[in-house]
Amino acid sequence: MSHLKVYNSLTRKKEIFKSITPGHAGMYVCGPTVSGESHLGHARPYITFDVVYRYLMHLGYKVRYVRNITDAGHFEEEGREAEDKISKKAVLEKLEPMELVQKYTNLYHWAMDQFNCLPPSIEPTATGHIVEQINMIETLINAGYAYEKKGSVYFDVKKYAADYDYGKLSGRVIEDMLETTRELEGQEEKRNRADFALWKAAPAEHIMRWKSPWGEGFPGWHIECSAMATKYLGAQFDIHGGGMDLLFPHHESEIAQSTICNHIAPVRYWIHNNMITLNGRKMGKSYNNVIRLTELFTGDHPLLEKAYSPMTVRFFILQTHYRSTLDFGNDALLAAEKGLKRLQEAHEWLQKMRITNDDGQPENVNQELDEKVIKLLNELDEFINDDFSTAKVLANMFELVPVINSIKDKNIPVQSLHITTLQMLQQKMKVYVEDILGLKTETLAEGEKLNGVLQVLIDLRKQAREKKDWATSDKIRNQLAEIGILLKDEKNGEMSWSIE
RNA sequence: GGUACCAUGGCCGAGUGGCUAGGCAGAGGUCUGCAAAACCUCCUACAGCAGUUCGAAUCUGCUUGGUACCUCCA
Repeated sequence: MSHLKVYNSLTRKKEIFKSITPGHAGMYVCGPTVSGESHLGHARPYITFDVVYRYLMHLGYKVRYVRNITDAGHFEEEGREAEDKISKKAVLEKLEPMELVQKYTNLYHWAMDQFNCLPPSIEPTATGHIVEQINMIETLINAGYAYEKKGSVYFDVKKYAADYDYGKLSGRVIEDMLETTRELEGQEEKRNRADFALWKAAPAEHIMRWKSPWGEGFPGWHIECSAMATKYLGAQFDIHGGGMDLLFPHHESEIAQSTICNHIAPVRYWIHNNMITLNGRKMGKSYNNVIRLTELFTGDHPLLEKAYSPMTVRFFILQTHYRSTLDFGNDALLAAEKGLKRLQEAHEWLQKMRITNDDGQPENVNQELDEKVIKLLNELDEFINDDFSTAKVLANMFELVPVINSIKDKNIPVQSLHITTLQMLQQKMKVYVEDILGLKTETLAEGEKLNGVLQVLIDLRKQAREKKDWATSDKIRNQLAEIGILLKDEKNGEMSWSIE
């Protein structure tokens, strides 16, 4: 059994994963800012780390998976500033931050559910941890690494960099950063341009505000993750995940804050997923090229030729290594959709297959095929252990699909494989497809009733065919095809169906 | 400007020195009342130039093109 190796952004190397507490693993992943709808780009980290979570559990770790919800800060809904406190509008006309947060949190949870992402163990909110954040900021001030200015508090990067390595995660050189001539807001309060806010004084019109030792304000962006990760995972924990775009300044700053407060580097393994691009361009608000998940699932977007199901998107994402950029396109999604369908149909049949003792007559075994199947199955462990190479796992599965389908169609006698190999095939495919990759059958939900209805039509069609009444037979098949249900005649006279 | 990264067949993508991933599309075939599905076969690519090597998509250098981060960002 090979060991799990993960690429650590901190060391830029693949390292063998070893948890701090044997048998347990702590993982923190940066969650969404719930001031808007999630888009395709957001789907990637959640699906990536869902597989990480699932795989760690599969390995037997008791995992605490913490994923925050950022619901504090400068709040606005697209085109609608949340700064109406001094206006004369009625309460109900005003934008209520909590309402916004609730709306997008619900939508986000819905999307995660669609993707079959397991809920995290703890999903803390920034607003629920203001006290922890203030405490942490006070510790930073007392330690001499933060200073207050006009009701705001900033982290003193220059001082930190003198004692520690600021930039070790992102490969940044502190001297360069101190000299940057970029014009940014609020710079005049900072001692150095590289300093970042821990606490921001709230202007009068700002709705989100809390009392603090420095006056009314709201927490800076980076402090929430440090505070919540420390609270739920401890001073040092195993894995911290997020998008590559968070490497700097967000994660770099997290390291700095936590290192001062807890006297230890907070994270053992930093894991970052790459971006989803659209025509080679990062999908993001600032580029105005986002496809929202609701648009993706309904097909209601100028760039979409059709709707793509959540599982298609999940499969699409898993077909690429998480550290590569992934370019979105209709052709690519369409290819994913068809591939997934083929995989799932073979998988479903395999799981329904009854393996009996008669199947394993050693003299009939095709040794070469048997060995090939075993090799392909064993490689699944090897590949997933190699920094979660889901693309290779899927590639091997697609090599197994023809074997499965050939057994199904009796092109290959079931006796060609040892009974133990068949059992291994069935069991491993189940574990990988369902438990680790989290690919679920989408038709299963309304499946039962629909299945009943289809059975009636299949019976009718069988009868028609027995009478060589091709007109009726074709009518049933063609009309079902029009609404997107495909009937397939099997070799043994049976019929199966699938939804297009 | 600084710092990284990337460039693979029609499309999406694995891949890190020899053993031609995989998916989708395309071509041919098997099966079939027809169709679909399935199965079999074919399509052998690595931006350009130079170098290292017995041998490079894979290492080195240069060139070109692109991207990301440095500001909210998954």
